[in-house]
Amino acid sequence: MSNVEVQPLTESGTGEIVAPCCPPLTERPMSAEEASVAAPMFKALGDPVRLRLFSAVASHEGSEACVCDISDVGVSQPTVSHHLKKLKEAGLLTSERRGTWVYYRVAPSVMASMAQSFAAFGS
Amino acid sequence: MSNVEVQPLTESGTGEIVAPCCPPLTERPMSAEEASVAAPMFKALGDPVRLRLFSAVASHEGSEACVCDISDVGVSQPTVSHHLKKLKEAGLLTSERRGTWVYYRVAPSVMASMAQSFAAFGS
DNA sequence: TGTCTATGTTGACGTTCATCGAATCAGGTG
DNA sequence: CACCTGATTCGATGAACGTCAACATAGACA
Repeated sequence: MSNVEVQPLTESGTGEIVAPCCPPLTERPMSAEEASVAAPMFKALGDPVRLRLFSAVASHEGSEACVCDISDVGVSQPTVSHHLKKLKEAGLLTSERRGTWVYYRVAPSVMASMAQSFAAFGS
Repeated sequence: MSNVEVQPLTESGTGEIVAPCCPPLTERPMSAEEASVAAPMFKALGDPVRLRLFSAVASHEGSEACVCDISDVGVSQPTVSHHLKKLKEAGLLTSERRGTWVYYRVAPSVMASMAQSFAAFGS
């Protein structure tokens, strides 16, 4: 089981982003396929602990943080690891080991995609 | 039990938005209280059927639609009603009966709040 | 009044989830 | 080597969820 992670954005072979997964929510009714892609992202943020973990990573310097910096959310260490894995599987975070610590960072393309989902609401 | 619904945004008596429920996800780590308020909104959108229903309402003319216009999502009518109720409880939709039909519309302040959560990513 | 249509509600069923303790494993440091 | 950080696994439990069929309700219309 090599590093297999969900990639909610359609990317070309080179890793360049081609198009976000879904249009703005107000543009047109979402198709079943689009919804089945986008819903897991929202679902991943639908847990308070995961939302705090994600926010902790996103607000950390350089949009990355090691687990030791963000694991103070009131649940056990295996549970933290479990939630970080869920966020990774949803494509919202990526992880990288550097020396002793594992660093998590937000997946910027996904964030841009979600921002786009709620665009056209600030008008 | 009068129409009691979640109001994730703090509003003044006049209905003017004072402050969104939560800061941008990148601004600072979310507190437990903020997360417990914001997570249900994401959770409500974390189901494919609900996401499609919400998108159908949001993209409909005037940001409102009667159930008969959006209930073609492949599940039974009671299930549609159930999901619409969930979206209402999460504060994402409001409903109003006009004659025979019940119309749902998006709660604009909440949408603006979620858009703000993902702001500062386009920089 | 009765009947039809459009929705909401209820109860049930099976599934998924969040969480824990405890143990173990893997990689890195000293 | 011992020690640390973090991931993984296992079993277990209680809660929440998605779905449906059946029933109830509310308005429109005759």
